[in-house]
Amino acid sequence: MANASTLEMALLGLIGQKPQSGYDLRKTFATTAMRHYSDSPGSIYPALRRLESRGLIAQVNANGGADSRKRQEFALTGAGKGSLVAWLERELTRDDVMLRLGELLLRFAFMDGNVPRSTTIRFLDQFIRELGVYAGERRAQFEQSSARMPLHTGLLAFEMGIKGMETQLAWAQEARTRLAEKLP
Amino acid sequence: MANASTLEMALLGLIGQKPQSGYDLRKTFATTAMRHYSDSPGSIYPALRRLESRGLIAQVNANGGADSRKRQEFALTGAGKGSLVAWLERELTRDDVMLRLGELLLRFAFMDGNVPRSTTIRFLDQFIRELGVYAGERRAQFEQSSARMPLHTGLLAFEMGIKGMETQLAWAQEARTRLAEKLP
DNA sequence: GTGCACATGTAATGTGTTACATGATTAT
DNA sequence: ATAATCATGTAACACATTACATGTGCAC
Repeated sequence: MANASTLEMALLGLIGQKPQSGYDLRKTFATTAMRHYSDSPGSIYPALRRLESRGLIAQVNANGGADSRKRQEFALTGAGKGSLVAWLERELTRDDVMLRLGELLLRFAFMDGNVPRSTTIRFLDQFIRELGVYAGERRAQFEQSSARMPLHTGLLAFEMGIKGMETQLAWAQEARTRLAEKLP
Repeated sequence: MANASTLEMALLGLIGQKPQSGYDLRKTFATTAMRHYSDSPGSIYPALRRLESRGLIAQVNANGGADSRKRQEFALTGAGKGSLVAWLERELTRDDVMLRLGELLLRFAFMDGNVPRSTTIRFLDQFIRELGVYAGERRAQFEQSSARMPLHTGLLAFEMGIKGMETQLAWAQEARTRLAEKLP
């Protein structure tokens, strides 16, 4: 596992937007669309310590002397910013599309402000291509299956998965158009 | 964690469809729409041992005597079937819809053959109600945000999440209609 | 008789979850 | 002063992943 976990990347991305404390991050996870990350201290504080020990984030508050239970704000270091950008710029693989759609969406969400617009467009192009192939294969497989056997909940669930991919595909195409319009 | 993991439930559901070996299950995870479960032996064999030790599955092959590296098939026990059905029948909560959509889809997929059609319909009704409320709230929040600030990738990703929910909502409504038609 | 698919397992590691614990600050 | 909220942390546990290890049976 040379790569950091997606929780760590979510933390890097958020801290990159503005320096924050562990408590701030927990609040974000508890109250926004990033709800599916746990807001429990047992996940976030250890993750912050790991990022700190790897030199990707550093404390920035003018924390007098006695630091016992005071607010500790973190900001990205140069290395942290580099690590974030490297993650955002990673080549997108078929496996990413098949297994890690959520992570791809997180990457996309953090692109503004961290990578040039052209990188975002290229990401969407790759995304559209890979997801198009995969969704097409699944759709064909579903048509075959549903012709051969009566409709049951297993098949319906399979269809739901495919419809989800098709929605994401349509969204990506529209997003690409919208972003390309204001490229300059 | 009173509940078994979702991997364990996936295994119970598959074994409930027909007795299978660990290797069969790995193949299923490696080649079907259930790809996002790891097909690594390090996850599946220990999970099978756990289910066996809890008495939810049992070996069924006429395994002569020397059992060294032979194929070992498992089937659901009575307790296993009971555990599977209890999971399928669990009341659906708001949190399930917000955080565990994948698990809900898995539950739905396994309903045929394990619970009566009326239970499946009730599940969809609850799903539609809870997801409708949640997706509506998110949509309103998105409209507010996108009116207040310029469109950026974070907002676009947020919108994608909402569109996914709306797709699932529409699918659930159609599935409910289709299943209710052939209730008798 | 060598290679490949079948088939099952263990050990090391990382990390997320839950539950518990505690100090600091602010409002009443 | 006392309750609520802010804020950080630890310990026990379960689990997934990766890499490694090993045996079986068949085809060529």
